[in-house]
Amino acid sequence: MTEKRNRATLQDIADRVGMTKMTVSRYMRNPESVAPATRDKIAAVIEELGYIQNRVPAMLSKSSSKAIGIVLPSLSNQVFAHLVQGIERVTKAHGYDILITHAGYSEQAEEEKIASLLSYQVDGLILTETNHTPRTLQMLKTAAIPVVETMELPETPIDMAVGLDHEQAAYDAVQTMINKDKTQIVYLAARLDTRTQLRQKGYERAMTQAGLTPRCVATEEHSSFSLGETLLNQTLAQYPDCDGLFCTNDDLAVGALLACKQQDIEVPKTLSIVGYNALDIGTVVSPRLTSVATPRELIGERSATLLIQALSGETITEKVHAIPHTITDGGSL
Amino acid sequence: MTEKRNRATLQDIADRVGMTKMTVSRYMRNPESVAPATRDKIAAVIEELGYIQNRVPAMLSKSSSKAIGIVLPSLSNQVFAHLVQGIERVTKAHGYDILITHAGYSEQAEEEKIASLLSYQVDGLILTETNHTPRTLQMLKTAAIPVVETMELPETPIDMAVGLDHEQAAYDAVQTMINKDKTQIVYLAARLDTRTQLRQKGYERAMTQAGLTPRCVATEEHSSFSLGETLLNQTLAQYPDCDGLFCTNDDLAVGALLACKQQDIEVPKTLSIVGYNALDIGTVVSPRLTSVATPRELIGERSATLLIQALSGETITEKVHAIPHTITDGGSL
DNA sequence: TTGTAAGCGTTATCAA
DNA sequence: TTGATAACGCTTACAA
Repeated sequence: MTEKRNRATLQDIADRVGMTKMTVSRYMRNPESVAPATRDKIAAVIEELGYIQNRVPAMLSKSSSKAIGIVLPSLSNQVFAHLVQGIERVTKAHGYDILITHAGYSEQAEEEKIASLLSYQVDGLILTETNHTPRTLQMLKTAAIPVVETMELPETPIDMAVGLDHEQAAYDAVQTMINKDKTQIVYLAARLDTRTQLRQKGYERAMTQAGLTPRCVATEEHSSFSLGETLLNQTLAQYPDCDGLFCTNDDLAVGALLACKQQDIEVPKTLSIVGYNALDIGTVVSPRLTSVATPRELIGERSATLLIQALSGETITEKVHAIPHTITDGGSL
Repeated sequence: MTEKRNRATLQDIADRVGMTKMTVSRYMRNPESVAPATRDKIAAVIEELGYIQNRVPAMLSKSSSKAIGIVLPSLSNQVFAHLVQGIERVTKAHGYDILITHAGYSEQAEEEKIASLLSYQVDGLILTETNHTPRTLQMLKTAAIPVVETMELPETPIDMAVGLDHEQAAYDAVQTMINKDKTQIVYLAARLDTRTQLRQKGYERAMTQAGLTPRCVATEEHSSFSLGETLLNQTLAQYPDCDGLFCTNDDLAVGALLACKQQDIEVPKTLSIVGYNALDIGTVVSPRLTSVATPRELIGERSATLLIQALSGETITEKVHAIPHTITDGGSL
């Protein structure tokens, strides 16, 4: 038993009104353009049949869908939820829909998801990773639609980019720790994606520059609060003289901080902890978490604005936008 | 300067190979169906042109997109990330794509997002709310595609449903608290969506049944860890004799629990705290949070399985599936 | 104010 | 094994 799709078409409406579908089409886009009497009749039938707009024909004839595709690494990360909020505020105002997919930090998965979005004829793409497979690059070139790489600042952007200098942000954060006389700072890392690696570079640069030895405790597992606890314990075993933790995100930082409290390790006196992203959770732990604040909604807004400018045919002169970061004033440092 | 879309078509490939697009179309779907020599030539040209599949024509002629739409309330909630993981495991295995949108707990926004998904001809829908606008119901009826309402168990399902009995789960949780001799239990609620209200009902039933007085501290704000702290303080001011908190989710519960520690309120001795969803964060606080465990991935898998069965034309006899909950064994109770 | 015709890119169907 | 034709539902351009 196959589904039979009896979704009403403009023709169905036209038949009942006794007009052609062209008139109905006009009504749909601009009710003023048909005679008042016709208008009422059409409106009634639309209501009766529960007509749902069908964008597919327009996609076919104009190769455009009035939709923007977004590829996120993860759905469970507040960081990207904020990004999407920023994007949507702008796209909605310009009549664009968004289609969200997630690729779980895998270049291969990203390739598949992008192919899928392109096959739906999205008009533009916002990507959250800067490393792509050759085929992805090839597809994007062929598709010839505007693309914004976001969150990071890629060395060789595909098209446009809006993001943070994570390497510099990490450098600044670690520098601040060193200024507070911390010398045995360890970097906690998880899920070794690009941004984690950039932060590691910044960490290493700050340490080396200060004549200190960089030391990392890393795992390929996904970040989580409980992983923060695990990594803390690993650090204490491996580097008992550790006096500071720079964590690649707040999940690890909070996990570590809470574990310290349970083990009666004084924060920040014995051990300083600095996180990354400045999520809400950091404001309810004690002491409050010091963290790198990343303006994600702003990044989203800027990305969407750029994309829409490109879609409107504007010439974009500044293709790469760096967004500044700050460090929050918590008590964990 | 308008974009010119020069995306290659089957015709372009056919021209270079010296065949018709029909042959190329056959190759795309099943390379075995064309002669080996042709096969190689086509493959080479596809590579050269960077051909990207275009599903739009198929959507037009078959009114089907091989895609399933998912409407989430929020992107920042781990609960829904897990749900999507479950869904995707099943859909992927059956060659369906997923398109994700979010509607922020608003019926009006849900209506718009569903209209949008339907205009892309999704073959099925998974919804995470059970209250819908009349126009939403009308659209879904007209679209005549399978729909699964998930997370909750709606009283009058649109089509199919997979979810938890939140009222009963809350009842059970509060019952457990009462069994531990807690009598002044307060319910903490935020963002008064349907599930929050169902849990409140369960809470009230358990309290009333035990001859106790239900007392709620609620706000319409979004849940967050910091809101948990705020609501705790409000509760202590309003009900100083309070000896237990049943929280509508783990964010509030953890926020309250951490605030208790700062204020030297002993948990669970002075104040018991029970959360909802059993997220990872509850396992790193001390004491570990007691919470209602909700098998979200399983709900996702079941939902997707049902949907795909319906799409395959199978007759679904059991349209509503209740998924059991458990209560975790934390130390906060 | 309304109608006619053609076309978007693919696939189902029938034909060679 | 390959090709020709029509069809999907809408909009643009032109006509009445």
